[in-house]
Amino acid sequence: MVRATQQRKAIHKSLATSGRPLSVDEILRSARAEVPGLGIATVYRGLKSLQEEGEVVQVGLPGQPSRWEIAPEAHHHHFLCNTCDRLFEVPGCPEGLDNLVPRGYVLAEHELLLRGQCDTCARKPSGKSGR
Amino acid sequence: MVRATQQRKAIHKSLATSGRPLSVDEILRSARAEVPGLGIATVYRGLKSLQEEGEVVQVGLPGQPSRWEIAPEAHHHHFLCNTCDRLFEVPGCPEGLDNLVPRGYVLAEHELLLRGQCDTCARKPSGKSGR
DNA sequence: GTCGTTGCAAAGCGTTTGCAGCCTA
DNA sequence: TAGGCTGCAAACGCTTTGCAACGAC
Repeated sequence: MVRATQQRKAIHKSLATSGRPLSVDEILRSARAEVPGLGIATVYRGLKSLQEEGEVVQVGLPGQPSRWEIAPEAHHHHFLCNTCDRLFEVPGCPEGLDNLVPRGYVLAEHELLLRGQCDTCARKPSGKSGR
Repeated sequence: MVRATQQRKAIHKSLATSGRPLSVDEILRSARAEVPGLGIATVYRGLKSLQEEGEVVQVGLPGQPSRWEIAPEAHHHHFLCNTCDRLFEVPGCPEGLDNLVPRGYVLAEHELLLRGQCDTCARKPSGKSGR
């Protein structure tokens, strides 16, 4: 049986209150506010078990560490800010995906990542926005 | 000045003749047919310099090592087979991407990955297809 | 009290880098 | 011949795992 430990609660709460997907490092920093001695291995294990329970999902990014988010209600994609490196949820889905699939291939899932500048960074042309 | 060594030629040739993006490991195995003692560090360095010359591009995948392909002529995306783990080029692009971008955000690029079964694997319902 | 969970440290994996010798131009 | 390139091994960053102590039920 899965136990509701301080550590697991802190990890879940970090994601629930962030408003966007977080990296393991961000989760560690955030959760340490509630559980000071929290270790990074515990965060990895906690995320894995929360994922198995269907509470959170892993968001894989090409070329950089995964982010994690609370299990979403609806299908969506993500927008990665090239300036502040924060990831945001984007509702909706493009059209015409089926037309891209070559003959004989069977499409099961798709992943779309938009890149550019978030609203905060777009307003400050120079320099990095605060995380 | 960049030198046309046996190793670089072998790396480039591996990609040029493969017909699909390859992983570093696949390139190493393929290129060793021409340069037996080839080291993996040389493959990484060769790919990096070929990339700087505009000869090849890196294809980042979420949660697994990058693949590499000959610099493409046209914009395209990729299809990853969940069965044989091979990556294929897919011409074209979905529509309605602009509609997904939240207000205030500035879209610069996008990455789309289709997943499912390639034609070879779709024909063999069970077991793994040959690589 | 049991046994799932934790923190630490070590190991694992893909990738990068330092170095002395090699080989292309 | 000069200096970019190579192979080896060590180092790196992120992630996983082994282990003894801990703490939720």
